[in-house]
Amino acid sequence: MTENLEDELRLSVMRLARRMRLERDDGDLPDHQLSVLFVLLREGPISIGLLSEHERVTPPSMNRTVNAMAQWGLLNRASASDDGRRVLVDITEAGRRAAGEIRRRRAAWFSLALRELSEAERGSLGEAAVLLQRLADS
Amino acid sequence: MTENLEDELRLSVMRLARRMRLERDDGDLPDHQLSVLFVLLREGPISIGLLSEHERVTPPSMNRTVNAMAQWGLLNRASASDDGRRVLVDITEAGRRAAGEIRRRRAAWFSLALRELSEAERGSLGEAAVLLQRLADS
DNA sequence: TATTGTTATACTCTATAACTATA
DNA sequence: TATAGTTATAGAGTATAACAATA
Repeated sequence: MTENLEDELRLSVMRLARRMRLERDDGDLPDHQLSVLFVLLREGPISIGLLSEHERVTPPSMNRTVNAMAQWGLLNRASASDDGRRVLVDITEAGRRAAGEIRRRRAAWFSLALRELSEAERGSLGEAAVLLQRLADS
Repeated sequence: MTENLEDELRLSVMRLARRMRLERDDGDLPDHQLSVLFVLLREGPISIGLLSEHERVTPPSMNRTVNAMAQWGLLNRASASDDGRRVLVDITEAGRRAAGEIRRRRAAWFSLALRELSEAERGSLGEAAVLLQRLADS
C-alpha cells in the first residue's frame, strides 16, 4: 500500500467515525457516559480503576462519572467479594437500553449510507471489516 | 453485505478511530482544539459561526476556544473584508506544526500496525479506503 | 506499607441569556 | 430588524492533593 493510500485510509476511518458519532439526539447521554456504557457492554463488570485507565481519565473523575450514572440508574456499583477495596461497576437494563438506542441510530444511518454503494463495493467493505478489527486490536 | 457484517464494519471503524485518537502525548493539545485545527486544515479560513456548527458547540463556546488558540499562536482572527460582523479564523504555521505532529504520530502507529498484514490484505484495505471516504461524506 | 477508592478544591469547556456592532 | 460575534454567569467534567478503608 502506498503511503498516500495509507493516509487516505487513516483519515477516512477517522472521519467516518466522527460522522457516526454525530448520529445522536440532544437528549442523549454525554459522550463520556456513553463511552463507559460501551466499555461495560464489551468487558462486563469492571473496577473503577480499570475503567478510568480504559477511558484515560483519573480515578476521581471516573468515580464522579460513575456516581452520576448510578444515580440515573444506568449502572450498578458493588464491592468486590474478594477485595473490599475494589468497586465493581456493572451495566443495568436501563443502561443497556440507553446504549442500544444510540447503537440503533448509528446502525440505521450506516445502513442507509451503505445502500448508496454497489454490491461489489459492499463486498469489498465486508472483506475490510475483519482487517480493520484486527488493526484496532493491535 | 449481511447485517452482521455491517455491524462488524461499523464497530471496527469506531474502535480503530478510538485507537488512533489515543496516539497522543500528555503535552498535546486538548481534543477540541486539535479538532478545530483539523477543520482549518481541511476547509481553510472559516467564520466562528460555521466553525461552531461544524464542531457542534455554541458560538460563545467556540469563541472562547478560538481566543485561547489565538493566544497560543495556533490560529489568526481577522474581520471579513466584505462583512464587518464576521470573523475569519485561519491556521498559522505554528498551528500547522502542532496538527502535523499528531498526524505524524498517528500515521507512524498506523504504518506499523499495517505491517502486520499480508500484501493481499493491505490491497483489500486500499480498495476500501476510497469507499470509507465516500461513506464519511454521505 | 501499598493499593483502591473517595473527598476537597480549582481549572477548563460548555451552555444560556443579555449585549454590541454591523448589515 | 436581523445577524455575527462577544461578555456575563453558571453548570458539567476534569485534574491534583489529601484522606479513608482494606489488603
